[in-house]
This record gives sequence, C-alpha cells and structure tokens, in this order.
Amino acid sequence: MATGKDLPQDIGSFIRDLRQTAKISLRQLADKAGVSNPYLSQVERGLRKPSAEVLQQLASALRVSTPAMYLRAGLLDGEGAQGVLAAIAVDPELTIAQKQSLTQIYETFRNENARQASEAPGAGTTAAEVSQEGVPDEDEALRDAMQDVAVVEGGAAPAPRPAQTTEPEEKS
Amino acid sequence: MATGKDLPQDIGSFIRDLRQTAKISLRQLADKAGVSNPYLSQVERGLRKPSAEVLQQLASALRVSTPAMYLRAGLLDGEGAQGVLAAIAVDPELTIAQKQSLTQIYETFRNENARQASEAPGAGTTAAEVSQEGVPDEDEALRDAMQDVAVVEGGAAPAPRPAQTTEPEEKS
DNA sequence: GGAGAGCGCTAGCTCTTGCAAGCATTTCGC
DNA sequence: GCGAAATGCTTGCAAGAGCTAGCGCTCTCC
Repeated sequence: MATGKDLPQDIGSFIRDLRQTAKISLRQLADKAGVSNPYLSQVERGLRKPSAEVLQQLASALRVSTPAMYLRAGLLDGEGAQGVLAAIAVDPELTIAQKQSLTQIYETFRNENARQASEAPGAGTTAAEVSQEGVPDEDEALRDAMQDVAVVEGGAAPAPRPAQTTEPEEKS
Repeated sequence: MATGKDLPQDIGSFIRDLRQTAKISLRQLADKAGVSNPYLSQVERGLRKPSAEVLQQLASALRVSTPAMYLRAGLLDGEGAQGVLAAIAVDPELTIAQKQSLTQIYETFRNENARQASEAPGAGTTAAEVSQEGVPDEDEALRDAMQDVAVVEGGAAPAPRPAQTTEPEEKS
C-alpha cells in the first residue's frame, strides 16, 4: 500500500485547505468527522493515507461531495460518460422520463463535441445555448474544486475473456 | 475498521458473481487485477474487506465502472443532486457551456418534481417530454446494476460552522 | 507570575489489509 | 489408473491505517 506521499494528488493539502477555508481547527474537524486529531494531522501532512471511509467522513464533515473527495484522492476519475450517466441513473429525485431526457441531451452534447473535435476546433456553444441563465451560486465552490483537479486517466479495462480451457495458467 | 462482514452490501458476492459471469477463474481475475489470489478468495468470501484501490483494480479487471463498484461496496451513494452535478462537473467530454446547460436542465427537473410533489401527485412528464428516444443499449447493463443497488442515504453534512473563539472545545 | 484552555504534533500500540508459501481437492490428458 | 495442471483455500507474516496517551507551544485570564 502506497504511503500518502504517493498519492496522485496531495489529498492532505486539499483537506487542510478546505478546513482552513471553513475556519475550523484540526480538532474540530477530527471530531466532526469521527477520526482522531493526531491522525488527521498526519493525513494533512501526508504521513498517512486515509481510507475511502475516512475520506467519506471528512467529505461529509467538510461539506464536500464524496466523489469530489475521491477524485482528489485518485480513487475516482472523471470517467466521462459513465460517470454522468451513472449518476443520472441513480438519482432518486428524477423521474424516469427526466432521466431519459438528460441522458439524451448529454449524449447529444458528447456527439457534438466528438464531431467538432474531428472537424474544425471552434466554439461549440451554439447548441449548448439552448438554455439560459447563470449557474446557481451554490455550485460555484464545487466547480472551483473540480477545476482544480486534474483529470486522471483511468476507467474500465476491456472485459476479461472467458478462460480458454486449453490455455495453461500461470501459477500464482 | 469494520470487517468485510459489516459491509452494507455483500461486495464479495458481487465480485464473485461478476467473475463467474465472465467465466474466469479466481486466479485469472487476481492476476488481471493485480492482487493475490488467496486475498481475492478471502474478499469474495467476506473474510477481508478490500480497500478502494483494490476495488478500483477489480472494477477495471471486471470491466465494471469504478463508481458502480464503490456503490456496491458502500463507498458511494446515489447522492441525488450532488452526484449528478459532480459527475457533470468532472466530465472531460463536456464544454463548460454544456456543463452549465445540463446543470440548469437538471435543476429545472428537480424543481418541477419538488413543486409537483407539494401540489397534486400527477404526471410530471409534460416538460420532461422535451426530448425523445430510448436509452442507448450499452447503458442497460449499467442501469440494471444500479437498480439492483439500494440507494444509501448519505451525502454531505451541513457545513461546519466557523469555530467560535469563545466556545470551549472538547479535548480529543 | 501561574493556571487553564486550545492548538497541532510525537510516539507507541493494536488491528486490518494484502501478501507469500503452501495445502487439499478437482480436473484433464495420457 | 496415474501424474500434472488447475482451482480455491489456509496460515503466518509484514506493512500500514487509525488509535490513545501525552507533549510542547501559544494565548487568555486572574
């Protein structure tokens, strides 16, 4: 298991920044997140690598979404279509029809971007301006955090092929 | 740290099911995922609880999205609005304008659902029928997997309040 | 000045995760 | 049938996650 120093992103600094932005002490955050303060200190300084559960608790305490925290820790990547579609699919606040609509719009956007990437590099904002006003303020902080995160290349590997019965298997 | 038996979902069975569906042996999967085969055996039987990194590797080897795997392991929840917005925000295949559009549409849907939930229970499909066709087939398998997963209530806690300088702090 | 509270950190400890070595059983080919 | 290969599992160990007890420092109040 890699040490915290091997994390693709400096999750400790991220957590400390969030904490200081929220103007709470290390102990307060530790208490709220349900972890020990010495341990949180070590995490922030990169001496320890927190598990996903701890990250989840910290995300909750810092009012950051769990995926955002995982993203920063390298436990998730943007995952393109899969991420958005999956999120839409599990959203309990959308009707089935709305899910279909959003999925369709999303696919349309992606198709447009793919087409224009193969054509001229230009503004793809014409169709995107189908809708209207600004983004609610509450999303700005989230966006800033997201923009700050480098997209880590990853994703699902090709499916494992069914084992060939005549193929000798390496002994582990 | 809870043992594998305390997982909200039986991640081990999930992994074994996927593996058997793919018709590969435990060793083949272990090799492909880069974990030891005895350990994988223990994970499948619930004797060990895999870390997020291991889950990520298994997801890749089994050609399952990482979020889906995490969802099954209780490391992510549907997260409602936060999930979809976060996914949109990190999607590398969308332009900023498209992200704004999707976000806005999503918010509109949610507002409509909230409004109609407070009014008469009825068909909220009128506005939702702005768009059209079916969902691409490649998403069906993902949807089935998602539907199979109970949505775990969770999400971000209220933001921690800035520390009051006069407020005594509990010693950890 | 001293006492108390709050801060972040050190050090030693326990428990868990993941591994290597190896075992028992089953399957396959001769 | 036998031997080899494949399969899944047992066992003991090391490294690391996360904890408790406690430290040194700073600040505030008397």
